[in-house]
Amino acid sequence: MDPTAEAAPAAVDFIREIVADDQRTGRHGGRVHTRFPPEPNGYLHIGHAKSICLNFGVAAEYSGLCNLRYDDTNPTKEDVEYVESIEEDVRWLGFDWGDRTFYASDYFEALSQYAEQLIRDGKAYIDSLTADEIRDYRGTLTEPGRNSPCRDRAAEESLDLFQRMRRGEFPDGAHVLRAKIDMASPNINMRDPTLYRIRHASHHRTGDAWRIYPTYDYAHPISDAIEGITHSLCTLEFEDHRPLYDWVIEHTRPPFRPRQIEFARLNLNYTVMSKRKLLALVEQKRVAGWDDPRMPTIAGLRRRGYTPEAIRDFCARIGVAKKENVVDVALLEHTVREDLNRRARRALAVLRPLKIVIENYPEGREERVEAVNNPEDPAAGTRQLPFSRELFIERDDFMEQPPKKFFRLSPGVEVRLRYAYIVTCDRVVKDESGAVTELRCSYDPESLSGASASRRVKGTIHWVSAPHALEAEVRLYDRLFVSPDPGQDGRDPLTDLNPGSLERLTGARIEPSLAGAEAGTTVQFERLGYFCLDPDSRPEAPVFNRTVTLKDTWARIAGRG
RNA sequence: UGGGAGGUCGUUCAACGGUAGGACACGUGGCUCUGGACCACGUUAUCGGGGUUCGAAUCCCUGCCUCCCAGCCA
Repeated sequence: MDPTAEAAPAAVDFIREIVADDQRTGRHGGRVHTRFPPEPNGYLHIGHAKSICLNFGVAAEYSGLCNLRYDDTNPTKEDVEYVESIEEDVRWLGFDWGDRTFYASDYFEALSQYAEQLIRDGKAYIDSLTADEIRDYRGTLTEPGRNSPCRDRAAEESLDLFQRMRRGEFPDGAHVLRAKIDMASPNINMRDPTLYRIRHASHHRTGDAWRIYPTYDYAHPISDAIEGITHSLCTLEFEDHRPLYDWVIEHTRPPFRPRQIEFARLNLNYTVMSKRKLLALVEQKRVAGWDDPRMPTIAGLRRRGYTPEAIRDFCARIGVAKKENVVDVALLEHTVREDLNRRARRALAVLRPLKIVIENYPEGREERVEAVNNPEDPAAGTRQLPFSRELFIERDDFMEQPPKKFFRLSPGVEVRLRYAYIVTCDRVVKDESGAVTELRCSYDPESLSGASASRRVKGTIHWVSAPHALEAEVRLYDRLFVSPDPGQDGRDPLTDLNPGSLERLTGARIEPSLAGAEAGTTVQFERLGYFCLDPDSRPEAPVFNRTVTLKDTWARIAGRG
């Protein structure tokens, strides 16, 4: 037996199993071709990323191709703004579709030809019932529907009506083209579904050329066939539509027969994923826009500081199956931390500054201490940090009456200033209200980092030199919703919004080496988390978004007590 | 009381008649000039009931639960 065949097989999902099997048996001559088919009616989100990674991933792994195809069959909901954002996002995620950018609207002419053929074949007819009447005739989940009085209209008459619909002779809703299937089918999608409707609306690509537009159920299978899509991957809610997908292919007889396979869409706890709900957040100004860093959109994640690598890794880890699922956002956060830990340079920054004065450090003196840029990557080198008599430390790093296990600064306790000296707090200065305004400290001149006599202390805290530090705005993000399942039980998800999802800190101080960094730059502020320079930054007024905190064992311990 | 799909650790994915495993989360310890990273160890699962089989998460029967479908949305 071939020893390589005995090696533990990499776990592949059921879709890759099907694709591999088709390829092995020579189906379609071994050719694999997928497509990512967004409707340009909103921004892409992390759920789309799952589909993108699946479709492009399968194509790449089986030496195939993946098309980008806009499912733009409904002019009233779509817009060019969205097609531009979609291309940017897919590309940013790291995928390339060459020159294979397609639109369902590219096929409008072919689609209407196939429709006329269907009419001539007696497989479709023009129905002149109103939308309400059609609904009425459709029956219910438990009762069969009834045939429309128009169902037996002569093919010539339907054809004539269809052509006049196309010419714009009728108002919206006057007629529709319906497939003639079975009004008694237990599958409601087969009860003479609508294939074409009249829409006197201008389309973002075809302008006013068309007054009739095909429905998804009709356009999608034929678009797949035209492009030679071998595996048409979509989400579970289309499972019921597969018989219709197959019916369209069978009766319209395009030169190729694609196969639809359904998988479960991604759900994430503490967030919403439907474009409708995301649109509501944007339109009601509950967030700053589609790219608000709290949004689960690709644009939002990008601005937040997520990397394509992290998102792709996330998509690989969640897997693909048919079971409804709710993935823990902690996994997403884990994948960015892992990626950024490897790549982000470190910096010292103080979010909520507390001034300390080192009384035994000579006034006016300053020196440079050496700091490591990335302990995970020696090649990143080192930098010099200015040190002086007056510093800022994090307010959270000082407690006048510390609980046990608080390994930070408190009166009489020694801590190390990262990369610099060991200091102790001698005196606490307060204002009239009793709030701590300043600490008077002393340092051990023999304790400089790297020096041979390296005494050990329990805690190390970060700092910046007061006269050298730059001021910055820092935006701290928390989950957008307080509920793990926003809007469950039919509530308005907006009632579950987290009022504390954004905290802006305006007086943060960052080490001077960060001056002039470009928007999009990611750094780790040591002991705090990963931060990304926001496009709102100006050279003299940098703005940092917190991508994600570091894992914080102390917060967990403190939270328990 | 129509049709379709699905039920495996807290979560997610695997195991394709042969020791229920990985990741995240959680817990304990080690290491550490980031309470980070890293390392080690650990807790926790086959929806219920019958059957077939030497052997069942897997096959059969039955019950239960969940999700989707009555747009001229996708």
